Amino acid sequence: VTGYNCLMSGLCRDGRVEECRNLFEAMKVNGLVPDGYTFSVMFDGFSRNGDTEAVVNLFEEAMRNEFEIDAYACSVLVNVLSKDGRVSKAEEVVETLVKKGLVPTNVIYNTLVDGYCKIRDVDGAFTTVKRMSSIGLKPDRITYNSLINGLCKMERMNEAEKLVMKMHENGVAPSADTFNILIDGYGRTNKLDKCFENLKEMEKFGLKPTIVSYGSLMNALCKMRKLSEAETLLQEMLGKDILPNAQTYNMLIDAYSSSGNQNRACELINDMKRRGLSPSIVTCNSLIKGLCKNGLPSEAEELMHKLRDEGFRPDVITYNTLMSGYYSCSNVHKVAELHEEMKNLGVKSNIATYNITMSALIIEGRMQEVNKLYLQMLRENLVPD
RNA sequence: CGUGGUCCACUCUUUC
Repeated sequence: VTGYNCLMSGLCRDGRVEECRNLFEAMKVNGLVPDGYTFSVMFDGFSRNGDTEAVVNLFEEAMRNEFEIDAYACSVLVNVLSKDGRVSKAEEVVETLVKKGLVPTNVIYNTLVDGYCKIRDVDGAFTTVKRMSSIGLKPDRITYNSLINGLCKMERMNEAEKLVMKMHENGVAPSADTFNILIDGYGRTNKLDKCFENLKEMEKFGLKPTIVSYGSLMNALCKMRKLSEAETLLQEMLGKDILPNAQTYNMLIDAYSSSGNQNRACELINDMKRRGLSPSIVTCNSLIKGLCKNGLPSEAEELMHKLRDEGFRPDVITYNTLMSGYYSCSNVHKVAELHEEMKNLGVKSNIATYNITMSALIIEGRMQEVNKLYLQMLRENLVPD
């Protein structure tokens, strides 16, 4: 079993999910019983392959055959379901396993708490914390970080601060992540002074600011279009041993491009290349967004073609950005065309894609097609918002 | 004796 597990782990890591599945079948044929390790590897591999349905099916198969899912595999399963937004399915799974004698762990509860936070269900998250306490598990640093992050993302900073206090009272030490979460939260609420305050505060706890601390700050400055401050911060990072990464550059490139300064955006792309960092599809999408925001969707589309020839793969965000660019220029006909194009290229639509496309079709009066699209969206298990 | 699990920063969002 160990041999199979190791092989399967390697295959999944390589994205070779089909071969992994074949090995799984082979091990059963050879009379071997897959264990928790086997399932954890497959749950994670299938999920990374974007196939959450396969994960659910595998779990059901495990239940039918009385294969054991241990706490470790359960936590992996809960994580992949939660990351897909299917927290209630995750709860169902835990309930089933508990009935079979599984003792839930901190990791399982933390994963659920984070799952609730990510779907903005803070009440669900707190209820889960109560449940874990009731069976004698104490909220740890990760539990608190998830909750604080959930509150910060909803811009409920006062409640987040209260939790930080409570964390302190309960003797749970903050981590660098805790401060990074707060810096990000204050950045999103435009409280730059609080960002810098927390940057200092983390040093008092003997924690060094990380690339994420600076990244959160950079993001705040860029979103507020405080571009000269952002440039200064970039220089400061270069002067410290916190080297900017591609993501850091992407924030600056996005800000410059969206505010119409394509030149500076391109200069920054050259800078990042000189530093050995590669532009990604995110970088490209920022440039495309900038052109769209400045009323130049056809230039943006041209750029997309050029980038595609250079080997970048346009994704759902590229297309949504372009379509929304055309939509704001009232070129609704192009929206439907691009939706066709992305389908033909195998780029999977998301809820935003359908919303934009349906809006465009409605303006064009193509109501039957709207209906068809709506049904198709439901068939793809997308939930209308 | 085995490579498996939970928390932090970047791009898209109809209604305008």
